[in-house]
Order: sequence, then C-alpha cells, then structure tokens
Amino acid sequence: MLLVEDEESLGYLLSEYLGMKRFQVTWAKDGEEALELMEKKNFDLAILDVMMPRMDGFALAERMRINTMELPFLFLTARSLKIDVLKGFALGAVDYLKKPIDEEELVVRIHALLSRLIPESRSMEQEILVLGQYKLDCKNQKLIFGDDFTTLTTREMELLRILATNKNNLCTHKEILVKLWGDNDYFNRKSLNVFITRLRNYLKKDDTLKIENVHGKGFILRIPNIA
Amino acid sequence: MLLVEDEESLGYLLSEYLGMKRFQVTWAKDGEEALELMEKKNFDLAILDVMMPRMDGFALAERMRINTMELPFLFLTARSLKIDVLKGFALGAVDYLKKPIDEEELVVRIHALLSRLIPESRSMEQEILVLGQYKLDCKNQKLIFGDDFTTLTTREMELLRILATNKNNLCTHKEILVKLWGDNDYFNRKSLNVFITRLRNYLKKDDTLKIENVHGKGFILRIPNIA
DNA sequence: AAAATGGTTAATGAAAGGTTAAGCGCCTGT
DNA sequence: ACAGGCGCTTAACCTTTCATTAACCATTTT
Repeated sequence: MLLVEDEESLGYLLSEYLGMKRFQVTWAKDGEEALELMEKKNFDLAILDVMMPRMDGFALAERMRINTMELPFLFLTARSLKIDVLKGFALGAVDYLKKPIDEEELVVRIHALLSRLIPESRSMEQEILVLGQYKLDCKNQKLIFGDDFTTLTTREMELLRILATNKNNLCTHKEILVKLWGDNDYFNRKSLNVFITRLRNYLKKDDTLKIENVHGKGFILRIPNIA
Repeated sequence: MLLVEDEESLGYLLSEYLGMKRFQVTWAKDGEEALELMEKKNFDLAILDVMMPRMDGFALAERMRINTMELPFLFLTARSLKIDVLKGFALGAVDYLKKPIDEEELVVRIHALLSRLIPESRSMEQEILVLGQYKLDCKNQKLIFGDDFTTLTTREMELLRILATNKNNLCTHKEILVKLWGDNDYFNRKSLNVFITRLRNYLKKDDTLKIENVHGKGFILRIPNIA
C-alpha cells in the first residue's frame, strides 16, 4: 500500500498505525516520489492526499491514468467541498475520505476496498462460497451438498476456490500452477489434470456445474446464473 | 438496484432521482419486502437504511448473509456513530454513507462501486468485441450469439480478433500470416484459408456479417454500421 | 482457355487432456 | 521405530482436439 502525504506528522501517524494493523505501508512525501515508487514496486492500493506542494493529489491521479497504471487509489483529504468529491471520483477514485478520519474507520474501509478489489482475498475471508447447489466451506474444507458433505484435501479446496472465485472465467494453467504449485512444469501439469478429474467427480451431483477445458489454455468453472 | 428505505419522502425522492440517473431502482419499504424481492430478482446492489421498524438494516444484512445471498450492499443512514460504521463494514458492506448525503455524491459513489468494486460489472469490462449480433469474448475464447456460444480454438479466436479490430478494413495475407504464424509461406496460406472458411461458418447466423476476399490481397470483415 | 488464387471438405497425426491405479513420502499413534 | 493411513505425485494408457495437409472444385485474372 502506498501512502502519499506531504504532512510529516500525519504521514508518520498513519503509516505507523496502518503498519500496526498489518498493512505493508510505503510512505511517499510527494507526487514525484510516489510515481517513482509505482514504477519500481507493485502496490495494491494508493492513498492520496490532495493538497500537496508541487504535484497535488488530483494531478497525481491524472498522471497515473496517463501512464496507464492500474493501481486503485482513494483520496484522503481535508477538502470536503462537493465539487472536489465529484472530481475525485471522476478521476477514478475508489473512495473519497474526508479528514479528520477516525483511524479505525479508515482501516475497515481499506479492508472493504481491498477485499473487493482483489478477488482472491475476498474468497479468503469468505467462509462459504456458493457453487450452484453446492457450498464450499473453505475454512473447514468441506464441500456441502444438502445435508451431505465431502471433506476436501487442501489442494482440492484451493483449486476449487480459484476456479470458484473466477467462475465463468478462464483460469489459465499457468495462473493455477503458479499459485498452487509455485511452478509450471510438465509433471505439475499432469497433477493438475488429476485434481480436475477429482473435482469433476465431486461436482457431478449438480449437472449445471461444469469444469470446461479450453484447449491449450486452462479451465473454466461454469455456473449458470439463475434468472 | 434495490433501495430499502422506510421513510416515504426520502424513499420517493431517492428512487426518482436515481431513476433519472438511469439506474433501475426497486424500492422496498421494509426488510421483509426486501428479502422477498431478492428471492425473485437479481439485483446488482442494495442500498440499506439502518433505522427501520421491524427489521433494521443491520438485521437485514445479517439475514442476507445467512441466506447466502451474494448481493453487495451499502448502508445509507443518519447513524454516524463510529461504532455503527464499524458494525456496518463488519457485516460486509461495500460502503457506509451518512445522511444527509448530496444526491450527486451518492450517484458518483454508486458508479464507482459498480464499475470497480463489484465483480459482475467488472467482468463486463474485459475485452468483448461486438460483431453485429455476435459478441467475441477474447479472454474466454467464446463467440456468443444470444444465449448460445461456441468455444473457439486459439487460432480461430486470434484470427477473428485481427479481423474484428480492423473491421471494414483490409487485413492483408502478409499481415495476418506474420502475426499468427510468424511466417508467410504457401502452406500457412492454405491453412489460413481453412480458418477463414471456419469463421464464415461460425458467423453465418448474422447475414449482415461477411468476410470478404480481396483477390491477391487479403480479407475484410464487413460489419455494416447501424445508423 | 490456361494459370493463379480462393473455397470447401475430409483425412491425418501430434499434442493436449482425461482417467485410473500404483508409488512414495510424511505424519500419527502405538 | 514401525505400521498404516493419507494425500500428492508419477505412470500408463486411452480419448479428444486441433492445426496441418491433401484433394478437389470454384472463381478470378491474364
């Protein structure tokens, strides 16, 4: 997470507090520094102050868009005029927070944003994923069908979770193998096939669910949307 | 979008205003009614008032989670105590807005939520090319026609994508062959012909679409512009 | 009309995917 | 320490997929 804040005391306070809450915070003291950092490192979220010397937060957001950086950002600012709020969102902000903000509120808002922005982390928190007539209880590694359930192994569960969080969307071999096996070689790929077979077996009680293969690319868990 | 608000005047005002802003709004006057509506219809977002007779907004959110409804929701309420905000997010809200809120701000916030934070609408952003009555979902390699779809092979998809991104413009043999095959010899050229035939077959449900040949030069995917 | 280019259909074979079972290391309890 | 169960990997074998090639017909150009 990247915090862009020119004011010493608030910047220090916030980065300390967020660090305490187990966020990895990098603190940039102006827009130039922020842009440099973004080039070097991958952040999940940027928190931008608006009123800063040299390049203000709005200008920074503009520059980020021009450089097609896809980093989600929110504004945290004392400028609470309606026109500023509208401008902030028009620039593509995911939130616009007004100073002074309660630290705890800031933390829960950031959590809400991150869990929405990063599909994986959402399903990490989410205990139970609904897959057609099945439910996947991630914490207990149970695949529930009515009153019945199967206990999944860790790998089975993780694979199903990846497919489920990207339901109706292609999960490439590479993506899956790197996430679950850390590497993408011939044998791991064969292993993946074995797990796919297993999952297909578990899931065949609901015949609207399908794990489709896209030849040479990967797999799609197809869950028809009920109308 | 589902608006849950017990107060007559505010409910009316909001649903009118949001309707004016091209949102499809359904207004439920209490939690019970909201739950019934959710059973029947798929909404993209719910806006929940907190203080309501019978079932309050927090209780409603709880019920939604128990019934494993995956509908994202935000609170819109006069209760601005910190503890309420924290509770709201703990229940899984995507936002927590304090009354009175400026209508324009509400609208931009909803737009931000729908475009960036809610998966369904996000997946709509991925690369989908419209070809007459067909849609080409590049990531999933699907050619969609109404409710029906065909899974294309990688080559088929790449070829169609080249033609589609240059619609109504000539794509030379050379251009295509170099991009897809890396080389331009007699056999690859024959192969290209086979793929063109296949694409023509896939696309014949919409007879305004044509893959034309320009003798000795290349192909044009013709898509009449609707006026 | 001959030659070149394009179109269509079907056969082929290599690569990818699917299934089942055996192998193998790692805990766990005795 | 060792037996047994568990879960992941490897192997063996079979099926499907798909780009290529061939064969043949149609159209266009010269």
